Amino acid sequence: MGLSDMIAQFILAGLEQSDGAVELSRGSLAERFGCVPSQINYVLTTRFTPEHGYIIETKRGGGGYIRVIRVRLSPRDLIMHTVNAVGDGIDSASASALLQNLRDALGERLTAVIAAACSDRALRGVEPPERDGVRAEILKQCLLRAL
Amino acid sequence: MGLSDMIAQFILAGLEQSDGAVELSRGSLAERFGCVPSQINYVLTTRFTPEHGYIIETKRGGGGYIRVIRVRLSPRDLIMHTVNAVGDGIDSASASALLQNLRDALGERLTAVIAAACSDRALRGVEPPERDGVRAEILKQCLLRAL
DNA sequence: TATACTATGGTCAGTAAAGGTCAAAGGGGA
DNA sequence: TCCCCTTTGACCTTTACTGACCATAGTATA
Repeated sequence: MGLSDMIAQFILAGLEQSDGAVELSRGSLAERFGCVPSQINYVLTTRFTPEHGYIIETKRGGGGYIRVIRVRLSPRDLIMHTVNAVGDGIDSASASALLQNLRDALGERLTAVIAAACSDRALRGVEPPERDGVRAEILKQCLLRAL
Repeated sequence: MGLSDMIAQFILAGLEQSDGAVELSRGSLAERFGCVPSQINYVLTTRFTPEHGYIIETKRGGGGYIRVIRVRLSPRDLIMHTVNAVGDGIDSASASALLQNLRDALGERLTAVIAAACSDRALRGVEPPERDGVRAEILKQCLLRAL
């Protein structure tokens, strides 16, 4: 497991303990993991995005902080919200992030199946220019049926 | 026995030892067999396909990997038979018919979702000439994940 | 009050480390 | 010989991590 994954786990653990919201110090966290501060930003922007179901609030300057907040909606709202968030096109990474966020609402098996339907592997017969558009359509149709 | 067969055997042996799922490093494997990395892709795409009953998961970048998963479970034969029946392309009507046969094995909701993923509606962004090929790929990937 | 210092966090481009794709060349069997 | 399966290598994409430089907020001081 890479550094980024360990940092992400640490944050996740904090969220678990504190009911969905933690406040971090970028500098201290970086020091704890022996990396440069910007590594923390990397972890946040790749693993704690709105698509993953998180909100980030920060403040600079003296006494600055980074707050990570996990968003929780009802299963139905979550699915509807996701359908609306998909838009006309979605890349592979964003689709999996969205789907992971729906895991509880959809169940393990359904999530895996929809992820498979949206995977680049399944869509390798579609040329890249149109691939994200097709993926978006498949994802939306699946989610609507799962509702 | 050719190089590809030896590599395939090596992977098979790993699957045997680890209960149906192995994680490989493309670079290391290639080095071990003294071939170019893309040779590994060749082996995977010719011998560990959905038709053979395998799922491939990969991650690029630092700490990347290739995971080979052998599908197992009880309704396996029925589903594998279907996967093989799909072939390189399948029209909308045939896909629905195939899915209806699997209704008991998959359950109502899953069947509906996979049908949605394979629908012309979901694939309206794919031009008819290629549509059946894309549908076949989606269907196979979904069925393997549904096992 | 205005200015300067200090303490934070943010951005972005660059580097390295994987894996992916595809077309062309090679080789063995019918 | 011809065809199909193998093998190779050049080029591409994605992910991880780092460091230099930037922006902002609080605090001390002239």
